[in-house]
Amino acid sequence: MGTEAKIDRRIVKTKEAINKAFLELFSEKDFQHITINDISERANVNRGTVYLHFTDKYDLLDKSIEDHLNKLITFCSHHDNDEAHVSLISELQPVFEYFETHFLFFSSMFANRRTFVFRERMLQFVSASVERKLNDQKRRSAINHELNAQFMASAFVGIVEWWIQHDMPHPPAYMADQLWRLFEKNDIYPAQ
Amino acid sequence: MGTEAKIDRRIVKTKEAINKAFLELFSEKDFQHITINDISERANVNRGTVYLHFTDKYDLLDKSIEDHLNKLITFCSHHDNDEAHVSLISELQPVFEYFETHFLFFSSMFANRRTFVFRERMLQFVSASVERKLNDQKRRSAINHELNAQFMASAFVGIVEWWIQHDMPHPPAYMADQLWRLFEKNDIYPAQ
DNA sequence: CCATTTAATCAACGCGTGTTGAATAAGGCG
DNA sequence: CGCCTTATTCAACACGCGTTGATTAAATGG
Repeated sequence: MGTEAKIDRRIVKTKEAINKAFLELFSEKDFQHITINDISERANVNRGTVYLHFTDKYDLLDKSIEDHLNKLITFCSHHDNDEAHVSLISELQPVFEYFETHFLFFSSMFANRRTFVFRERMLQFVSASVERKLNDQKRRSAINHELNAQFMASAFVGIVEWWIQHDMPHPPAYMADQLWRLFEKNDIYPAQ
Repeated sequence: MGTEAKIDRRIVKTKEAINKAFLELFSEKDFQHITINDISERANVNRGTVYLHFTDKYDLLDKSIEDHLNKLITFCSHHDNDEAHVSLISELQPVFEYFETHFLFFSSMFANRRTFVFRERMLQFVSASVERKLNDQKRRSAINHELNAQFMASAFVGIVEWWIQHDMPHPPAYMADQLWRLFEKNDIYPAQ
């Protein structure tokens, strides 16, 4: 299936050099402090050339993310022989091992303090709230309370985020009801 | 409890002006395109003055977030009479209504496309995976599949994020086991 | 191999950033 | 009030950004 549209070798070479330089720098210093100058210098291309292929360093980051996530997805799919698409949740340990192996990349990825503050603060508040509730309820469980709280809080914040970003496709009452059921499933009951 | 340490009125006045100007601009245009010039101009202070109070516009954003989240938390606490700290999860509808009321702020907050790409791509992959699984399992439930998938996927990604950011406090096997239990609780079974 | 196409280079542009040091103005306090 | 402290202003700095237009160099395809 020749979908390769005969790309000029110069382009390939340049893009590769830029990506390589970027990834090197990314593992060396904070993304915030990487300049286009740094990248072009290390990649041995003109600064303007970078702008011929990427709109800015964020675009470069986006495309790098795309690459790495595709690798993760490929890994997950490969691991399960037949049903490629369900492997992520049917084989949890390999997934975590994958993260462990590529720790450097993923930790850099999650480390953008600046813009994550909002989620973090909200997450922190909700997870503390859930954990307190779990401890109060005192029903023994095989599940680590801290993990459970983090799990539920992430789910909660994720739902809110989804709801907002999709322009509130359901009314608050519906959302509350649904979320209620999900919480119940996980042994978290609003009333004491 | 006079914890007010006699702050110079000039400082208060300036900070207020800057914050007000920033919030106005924030609701008007993309954060990316707000310049310190815009802010200082609208706040009627010298550009340098902004730097006397905030390290950069991200710092300004952080502090603005802090304020707004405190308002949300206060709202949640206020709503429940006694046990202030559990209200977020015991009264879900008011919470969603709060988000609805302050939609503009929260949607701006969640709209930082650039840096959220990573989470989003991962979320997208996992939620699709979960939703497929839910549909396959065909056990009828009162819970919206799309919501349920989003819920579980956010929880999953949140756990991974937490694990990475805390330098992998548990081995992959433990994480897999715990997550396994949490998935089971929510009727998601790895094996078909 | 040579003509054509187009990628990469280079210099220069206006603009925003974050910082500095000296001058100015406003608040705090006896 | 009037001194003293300090927040604010102002001009200027080096630097990074993203863009532009002309020039050079390399790959492509007949």
